[in-house]
Amino acid sequence: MIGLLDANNFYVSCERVFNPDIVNKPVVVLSNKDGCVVSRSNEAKSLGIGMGTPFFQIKVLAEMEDIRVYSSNYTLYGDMSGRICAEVKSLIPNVEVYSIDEQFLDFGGFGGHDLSALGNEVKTRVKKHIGIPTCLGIVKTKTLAKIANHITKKSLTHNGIYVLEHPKLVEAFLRLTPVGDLWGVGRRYQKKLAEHKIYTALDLYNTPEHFVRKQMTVVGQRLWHELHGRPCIPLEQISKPKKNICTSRTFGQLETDLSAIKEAVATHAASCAEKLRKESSIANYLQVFIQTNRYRKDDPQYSNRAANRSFTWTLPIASNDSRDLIRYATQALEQIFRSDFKYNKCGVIVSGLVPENERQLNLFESTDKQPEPIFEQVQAVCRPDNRVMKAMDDLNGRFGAKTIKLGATMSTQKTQSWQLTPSLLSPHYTTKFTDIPIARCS
DNA sequence: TCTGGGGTCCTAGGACCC
DNA sequence: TCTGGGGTCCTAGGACCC
Repeated sequence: MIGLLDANNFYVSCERVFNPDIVNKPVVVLSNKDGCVVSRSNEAKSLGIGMGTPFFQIKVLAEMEDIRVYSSNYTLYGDMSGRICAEVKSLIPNVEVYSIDEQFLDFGGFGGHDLSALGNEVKTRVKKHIGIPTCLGIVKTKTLAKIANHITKKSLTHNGIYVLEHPKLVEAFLRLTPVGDLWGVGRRYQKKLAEHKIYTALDLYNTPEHFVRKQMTVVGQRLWHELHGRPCIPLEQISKPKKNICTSRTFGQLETDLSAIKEAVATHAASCAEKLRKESSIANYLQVFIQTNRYRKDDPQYSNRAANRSFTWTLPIASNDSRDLIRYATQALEQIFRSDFKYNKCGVIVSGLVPENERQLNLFESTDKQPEPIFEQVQAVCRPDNRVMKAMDDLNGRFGAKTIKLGATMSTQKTQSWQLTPSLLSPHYTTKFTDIPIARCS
């Protein structure tokens, strides 16, 4: 049996742990740049606020209903997520961390136990020790666990936990689940399936396998088997290394100035490099993208990706050195940049990731510390020792993020406008180097 | 007139997830 | 005025190899 443990309204719940005043009040947490609603308390949901609603559309409502509004504080949520995980593992050792607020729990090997009681213990401990309410569904497959969890969330009985063992009960749950709510069925498939009169999970369950395969490829076929209680999606306890890493942001305001965008791109490139080093990976390819605001229909639109100017830069030698990535990213930017557009977002993507210790050397690479001038350019990208980067990471780890930055990412008065400061941010309660002294002591 | 049989790699596009 | 930021997997088709 597999369980899905899912935190209720996770970001909101995190804010509530440190701010009991907002329990039982409508609360929302916003995306970056305070753009959209990404987490809602039940009270906020009752007011009709949908997931992803642009905040400006509900600003008046928020004032009228005294909704408590927060900028997203990923440092806090990430740390809380880690604590939940540790707590769960103290009871159920085999766990797959699926997302910041979801974990799959392996109940195999607990045959003699009352799974309902065990599951309740997990939930109770997480609530008591971390302060976060959760729901848990326990069934034969991951897909069914998702369903059970979902229904548990909506149900007021059963204390937020369902153990589905009897096939009749599974069937009843399938009947209650719209096919579009299934894990792996998005808007497109939902529409397509509706054309064939498949509306609920049970309808899909009763559809012939070959039809599902034809319409939804092997992915759908796996889903179909999972609904029948045959596991096709294994529990992955060890997270696989990432294949792509992306850092992107919308600007604080529309941007036309190349030097400001260059600084943003350099900052994102440095961030990608940092993420790479954290993963102990190096990247072979690099892409940069810039785009205008697609919501401003009257403005001329440009996106280098849409315009088929999506350059994939091949690095001479795979790297995770911020200096290399910044150099190539800013060069790429100059190729795709067009003046006379008002840009609102840019980003850097690195791909072709391989483990740091499996670097493919370049035929022309010199390991000589004093290279011939002719090799200077190559030498610049193949620093055999990454001591500067390591020192930078160490200092930033010890004294707080961005203690040391590269010059290309430093703002001048002229260029700082692309950045933004979220206005409604809560403190980093549980981690070091926060803006409030009390946490600094911890 | 007739034109094999087996592969790999890469990319774009489509679908999905949180 | 204001509309987020990350990821994954699968398939088809093109280009190439022997």
